[in-house]
Amino acid sequence: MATLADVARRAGVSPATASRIINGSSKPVTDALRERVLAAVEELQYVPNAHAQLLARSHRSAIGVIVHDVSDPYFAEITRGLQRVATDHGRLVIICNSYRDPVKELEYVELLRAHQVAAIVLAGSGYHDEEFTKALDTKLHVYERTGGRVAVIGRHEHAGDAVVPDNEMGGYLIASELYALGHDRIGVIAGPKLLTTTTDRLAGMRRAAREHGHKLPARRIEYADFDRGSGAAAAAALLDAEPDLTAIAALNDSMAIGALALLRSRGITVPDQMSVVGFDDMPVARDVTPALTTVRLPLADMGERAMTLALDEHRDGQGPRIEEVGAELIRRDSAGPPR
Amino acid sequence: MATLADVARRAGVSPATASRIINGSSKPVTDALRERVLAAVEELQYVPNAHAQLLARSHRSAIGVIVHDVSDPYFAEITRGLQRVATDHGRLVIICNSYRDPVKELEYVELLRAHQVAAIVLAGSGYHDEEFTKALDTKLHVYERTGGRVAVIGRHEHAGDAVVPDNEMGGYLIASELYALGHDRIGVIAGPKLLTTTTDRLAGMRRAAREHGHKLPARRIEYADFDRGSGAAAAAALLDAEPDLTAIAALNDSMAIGALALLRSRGITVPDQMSVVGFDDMPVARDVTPALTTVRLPLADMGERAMTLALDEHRDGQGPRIEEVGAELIRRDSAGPPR
DNA sequence: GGTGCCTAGGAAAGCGCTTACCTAATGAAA
DNA sequence: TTTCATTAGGTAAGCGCTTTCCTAGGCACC
Repeated sequence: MATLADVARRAGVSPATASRIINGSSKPVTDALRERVLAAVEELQYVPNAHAQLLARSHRSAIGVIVHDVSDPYFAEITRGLQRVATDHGRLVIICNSYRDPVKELEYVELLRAHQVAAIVLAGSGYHDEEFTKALDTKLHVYERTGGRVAVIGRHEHAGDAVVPDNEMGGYLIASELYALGHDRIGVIAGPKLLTTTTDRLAGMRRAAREHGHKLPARRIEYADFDRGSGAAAAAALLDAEPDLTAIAALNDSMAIGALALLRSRGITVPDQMSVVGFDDMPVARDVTPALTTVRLPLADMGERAMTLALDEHRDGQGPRIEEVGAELIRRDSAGPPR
Repeated sequence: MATLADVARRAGVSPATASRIINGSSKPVTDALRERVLAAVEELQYVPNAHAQLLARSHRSAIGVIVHDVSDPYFAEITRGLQRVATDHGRLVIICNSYRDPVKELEYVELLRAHQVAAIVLAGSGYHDEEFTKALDTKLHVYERTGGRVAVIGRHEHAGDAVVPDNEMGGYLIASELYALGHDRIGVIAGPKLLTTTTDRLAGMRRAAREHGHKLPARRIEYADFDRGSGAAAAAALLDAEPDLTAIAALNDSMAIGALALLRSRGITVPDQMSVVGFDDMPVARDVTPALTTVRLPLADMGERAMTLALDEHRDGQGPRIEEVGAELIRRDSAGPPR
């Protein structure tokens, strides 16, 4: 690998001059030298060593992002928003998938800190795990104290700035919709029990139930993994245990689609024999049949806002900023009155 | 930020000893010192500066991956395979989205080189652009010459090792299926004209057409962008220009789904009034109605194989290794005999 | 022609770490 | 007792770059 010294030698200048020419410092340099150096760069196919540069300038620029899984459409959408803002500011984004593993999340915070990122954005649900939450909080605080910026999406239990979707309201909206349509025996396909997102969405559903004089009995709740396969399995379990259900609410669209697939395989028509609602309004929700009634969260927008918070250096130290974003019911064809 | 020197000072040892303890060198160290150093690390919340480490060891370990867009399910699946193998080998993966922009692709090769990655994996179609292809090839060669490893997925025009899906065969399979069902007026929703993937898949369709004594006239081919929206638009254009089509073949599933949506909006039933086939067999293909007949490419597997090639240091210099992977027709419900 | 000021370019001191090499102390062998 | 391995730990030289500070030359001015 050619180094800056090689380039300088070849051009017959000092490394200092070569450096100044190569990344345009404010120091003026004669055109003759400039050309010689640029020619040397070209001939040697020189690319500066990013680590050496970062070390020498000791100036943080990249942004670290920790998500559960970028290939999950939910996070893909958030990431899109994050990237857009970062790119506008000329910042590089380093993405880490925690695959919903708290331990990995902690490791990644450390890794990003080691890589001297200017900010860490943490997207995805929090965990019901006191010990982990405290550990993460400590790590983030340490990072902030040494000049790092932190922004979280979808969790409120940490100190940094936050963008929090109104999961509770979303749960309230889907449940209210079903009760309003006349359903009262509603099965729920929830997400992992460990996640606060699951709890929050369920809480909203419970509030709607109370308002409509109903309950959400535990036997009508199945916990799954926020993916299609487990959604289908949970739907099967629900149907077997409670054959008289008239509606199924899944706490995300992937699981709702899994449920739809299962119902189809059992010859149960939607929405005639069974209503189904999802959550998140991912793009596919429009393409399944029947098109999914769901709740929309402005995911890309949330990403943009979180990145904006993370990049905003002028924090006048007046405590964490919390931006709440609303949920919106999207009525499509998968929910109707009970037969 | 605490540095190694701080830790050493606090523990009353030299930086060398601290370094050896912190990342377990082979040098033996007394337990007493070890404990003092570890305590200091804990107290100072010390995290080594990754750039300084990388610079000092000048030993490349991370792997760079350039894809068109990770949030596109096609690349998400490939990336999953790449990550799995990389993780197994304890390698960090840096993912870059080129958004199908050749210029960005070149820039990212440079960036990854600057970051001293051990290998670069380039996934996604090649471009019909002589100048760019040559420029990329040069850059990759330079990188290889300085000890970097290169593996590409889905393009054959570069020197490194390659995993190439049989796009031509895939095109042949979907077209053959339609001809066998009795269709002869087939509309094609192609991908961007600039991409070799588009050309290859079309070539396969043309071969099938010839074998069945048909043609694929240019007026029945619409070029779109491999996404849902443009697929729907292309379907509309096709229908308007050629009202007597009996089948539409889209060169990926997203566009096929877009076409399905458009047909539904026009009240055209699938497969009765119109057959539709896709390409790639993304997970959603099963969930749309009717379930999509398509061609499966083992995407995650391709990712695994490419990463394996990239990590394999023992190249005995016997030229690039090319691994071909097959395409498989998946019959579902969206294609049937013409009415 | 001397003084001072501005300028382009170079010398060198780091950035935070790793590691080859050296040293001092210990114990075993003679 | 002397000699020599052997060992734990320290010293210092980089890794490849940036940037501060300095120098030497050129110019205008008196």
